[in-house]
Amino acid sequence: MNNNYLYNLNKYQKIAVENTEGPLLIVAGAGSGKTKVLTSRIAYIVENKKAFPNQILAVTFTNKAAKEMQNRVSKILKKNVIGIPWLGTFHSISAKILRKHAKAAGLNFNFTIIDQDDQLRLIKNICKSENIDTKKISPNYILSVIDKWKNKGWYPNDVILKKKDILEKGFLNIYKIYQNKLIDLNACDFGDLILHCVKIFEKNSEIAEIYSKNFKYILVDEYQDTNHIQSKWLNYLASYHKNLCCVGDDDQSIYSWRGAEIKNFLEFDKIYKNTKIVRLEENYRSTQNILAVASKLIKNNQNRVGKNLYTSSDNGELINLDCYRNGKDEAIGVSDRIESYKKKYSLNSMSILVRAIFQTREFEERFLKIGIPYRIIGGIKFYERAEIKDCVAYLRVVFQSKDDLSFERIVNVPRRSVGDTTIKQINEFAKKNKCSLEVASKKLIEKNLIKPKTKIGLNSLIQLIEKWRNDYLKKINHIKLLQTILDESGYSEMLKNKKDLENENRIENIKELLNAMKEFDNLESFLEHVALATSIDKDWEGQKVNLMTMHASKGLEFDIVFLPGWEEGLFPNQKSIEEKGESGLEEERRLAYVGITRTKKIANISFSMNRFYQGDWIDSLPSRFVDELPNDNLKKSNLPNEENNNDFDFNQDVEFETEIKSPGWIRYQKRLK
DNA sequence: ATGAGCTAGCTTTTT
DNA sequence: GCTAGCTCAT
Repeated sequence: MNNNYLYNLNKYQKIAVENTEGPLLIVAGAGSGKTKVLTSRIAYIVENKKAFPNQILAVTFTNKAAKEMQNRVSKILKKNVIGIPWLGTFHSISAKILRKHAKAAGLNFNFTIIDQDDQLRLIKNICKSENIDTKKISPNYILSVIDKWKNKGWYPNDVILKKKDILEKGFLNIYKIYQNKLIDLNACDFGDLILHCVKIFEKNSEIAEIYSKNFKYILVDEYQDTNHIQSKWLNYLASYHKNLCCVGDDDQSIYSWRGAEIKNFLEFDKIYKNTKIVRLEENYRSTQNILAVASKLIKNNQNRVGKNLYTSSDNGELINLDCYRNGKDEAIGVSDRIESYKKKYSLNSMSILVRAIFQTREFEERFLKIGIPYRIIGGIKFYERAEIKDCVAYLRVVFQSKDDLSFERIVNVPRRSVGDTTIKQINEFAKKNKCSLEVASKKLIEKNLIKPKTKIGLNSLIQLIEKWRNDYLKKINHIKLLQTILDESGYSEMLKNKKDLENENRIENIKELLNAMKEFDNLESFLEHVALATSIDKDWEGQKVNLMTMHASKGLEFDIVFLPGWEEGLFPNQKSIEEKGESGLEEERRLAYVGITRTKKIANISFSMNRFYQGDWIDSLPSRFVDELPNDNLKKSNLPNEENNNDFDFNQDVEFETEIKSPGWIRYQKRLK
């Protein structure tokens, strides 16, 4: 038997792995090897035949984390096990359960999963028909309230309103219409995936029993980020065997804006009797200096359990704290540092972590200029690009004829002379006759109620959809299907005819999509993936600097980390403080903690005095977090209000010099020749 | 029905 | 500085 993985664990990790029975809470500090513990625990359960792989439920928050865990488990178990079938995100596992019991939620098994974009379009449509002025009340706000209700586990009829919530009272009606509309469309939003499951478990104890009896062992990653409905979901699934193991770190709770309730974590032992608690406090990632800075910073939070991270590694280098004149200089400074680190470290092991994704732009421009390769993780999601959504919409219309949202999306793309008036007409007919937009269009054409020019366009689309559906039934492969659709719909031609850079990009993206489709056996599994995935897996091949938000960096680690833009208003973010006050500030501080603790070797924190933001130059102050860092562990340069505050002009010369001398700049000059 | 031209609001974080 | 969404002319 392959038991090596057990010897590589420390005393507490081993306890966490081997204590399989009963509720267990693992308080795991940053870099304490929690993924290792989780994967070893799964391996331990399987190897000791405590359960079959399909009797283990392992839940993560992101697809990335799920994939990582799947890989690591397979590695330990080698050939013995292909994978853990119930390892996935809350959303993907819920979708899997819901497909099997869709009827119990009033849905068909082939329901569509809609994203925020579609949600918003639906809300806007409802606002229009209910005569709600979207200028006075933002649809986004309505959506956030509905999401909040769903996170609390409320269907429209369950919503409890306080007297002072006058605005929300109006939203309740929208929620009702919205929810009915989703059922008519045979669709779910993200919140529904989990909510429907919980409601099904609640109303059908026999269904809940199937799963709770099956899942002998349940493991949950990032437990501090679960919300109310997710904790309820877990509660149902763990109710029979009660072998629930949750791993989390209260200091890394950064998703309260998405409804995460830290109290799930803090009160775990109150909900689950006889909970064992294991603390993992030995850090295997960072140097003493980095841990000291991170620990000192997070101590400023009142609301936390408190822990003492320690490491046996050496002091390492001091944390660089740099001040720049403006964002552009900051990008130059960072790229210069990258050039010098490059001699010893690979670009892949360097990362720039920002508060908001727009901050990456300045760095991109600089990197393009001097030729440093980079990749952006997160950001504009691949599957949210218009051309990709168009492709998916076409496929969905073929796959699920009730998918009106997709139909509406593609009915006039490319142009078929079907404008707003016609779409409105189709919608009204569909509403009156309780049918899908596609059927309504067909009937309207038959009745000759559509203007000649529009009729030709609309009719050709309807014919094509039927043809494609026929192709699909004949088991044409899904990649071929999309290619056929793109050609026959005129979509390809539309892109080819407009010869600008943007369109070439679009064509590239579609090629990438077709390529990504190869990984899936059929249309069905591809569409499921698309609904729940956000990005195509970025190639980690090649040497590139990584740019991403601090949120996206959770769970990752890098030798060199840059943390730019530590300025009041940007970080901590003004809106966060305005909306949530002190608790918002503490969450920002936890985010800073997450950022710093991604670092293995060298951390570089920086801020700039001046920044171009929303079309204006704004002066900025160093973040209050900068003052909270311990001086002993810092190496400062160019800080304001110190000896060098009078050589501003001199500094300008220095910046100029360094720019000319930077290796990237020289390379850039060479390329120009 | 469609494209050009203008304005207001915007950027926090994501399954 | 940018873009989604609106108005207006074709």
